[in-house]
Amino acid sequence: MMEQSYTIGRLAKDTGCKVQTIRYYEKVGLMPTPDRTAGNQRRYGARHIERLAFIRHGRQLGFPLEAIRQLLRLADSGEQPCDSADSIARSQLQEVESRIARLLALKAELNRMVEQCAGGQVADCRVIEVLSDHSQCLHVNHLEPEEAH
Amino acid sequence: MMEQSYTIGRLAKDTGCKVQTIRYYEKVGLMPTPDRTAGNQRRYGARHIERLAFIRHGRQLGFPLEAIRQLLRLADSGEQPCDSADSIARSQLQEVESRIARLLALKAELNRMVEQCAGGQVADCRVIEVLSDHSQCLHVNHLEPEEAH
DNA sequence: CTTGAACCTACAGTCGCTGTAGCTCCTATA
DNA sequence: TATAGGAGCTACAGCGACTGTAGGTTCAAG
Repeated sequence: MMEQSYTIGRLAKDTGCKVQTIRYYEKVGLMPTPDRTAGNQRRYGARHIERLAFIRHGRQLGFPLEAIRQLLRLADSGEQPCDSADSIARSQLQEVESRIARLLALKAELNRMVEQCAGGQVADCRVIEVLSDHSQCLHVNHLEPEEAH
Repeated sequence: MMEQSYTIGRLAKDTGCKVQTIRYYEKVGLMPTPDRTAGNQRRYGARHIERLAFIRHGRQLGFPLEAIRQLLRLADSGEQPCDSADSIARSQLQEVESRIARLLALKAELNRMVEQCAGGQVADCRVIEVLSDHSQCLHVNHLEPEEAH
């Protein structure tokens, strides 16, 4: 009913989010469906900006979309206690802490590998050797099967 | 030509890798195609075990499959200097270090959020509030758009 | 010889986007 | 008012690294 004045491109620019990503969030039900112009283009208002900022901020904090969905539900129905939000955040914190622990072990291992590599022939390459023979490394549990990158 | 005596299931058990994953590695050209029985089942030998162990170890160290592919090429053609292997490992180390840095910033932010949440109504919930308003957090750059989990 | 666990292929789904193709719309300028 | 072109639209494929499923076949123990 108020001015729904932002195009999707404007919204994208304002929140540092790609246009396709906004449409994706709408498709998976994180963003409410906006008004459309006569020509079928989306027009957004202030609440959409807030909503998208919330989502992006949650993503930057590493929350999976499902957690963000729950947090949005909690934020919308402002009556329940915030214990739920707290426990979502706590479990995200735990996740982050365990990721850090694993990455630190990893870093130590990679350091060892790289420092021992004398730059000679592959026959003597520590990097290849360590990878070939797990017993040569300190058997920290590295990463659990996690996607790289 | 020697005893190709391991079934895919055995190989999986020995290396802590799922059967489908081994078939996947074969499909994407990381594992060499094994011999087959008359009934078309895969049979593996010692070199396959070594190869798979190399791949898994690389994955545990967080190397993407593409890096592992390069490392395997280097290991196979044992003549070239190991500078390449070294630089692959170094860039993986850098990647890991930057991930750690980002996660530490993240952890601080989540800690702040969680500690301030008094367990009251959503109206006062710090978790939701901080997510809603980026200016309330310390503007560390969090994570760059990274997939969660 | 029978049973059933393990194998086979092929393909869909996961997560969170990102990119592309092939259109239509909106708006600024001439 | 006509036109150009940037921005929007939908639908779908692709990424990485698997994982799961359906529907069938093979192997080895009893």
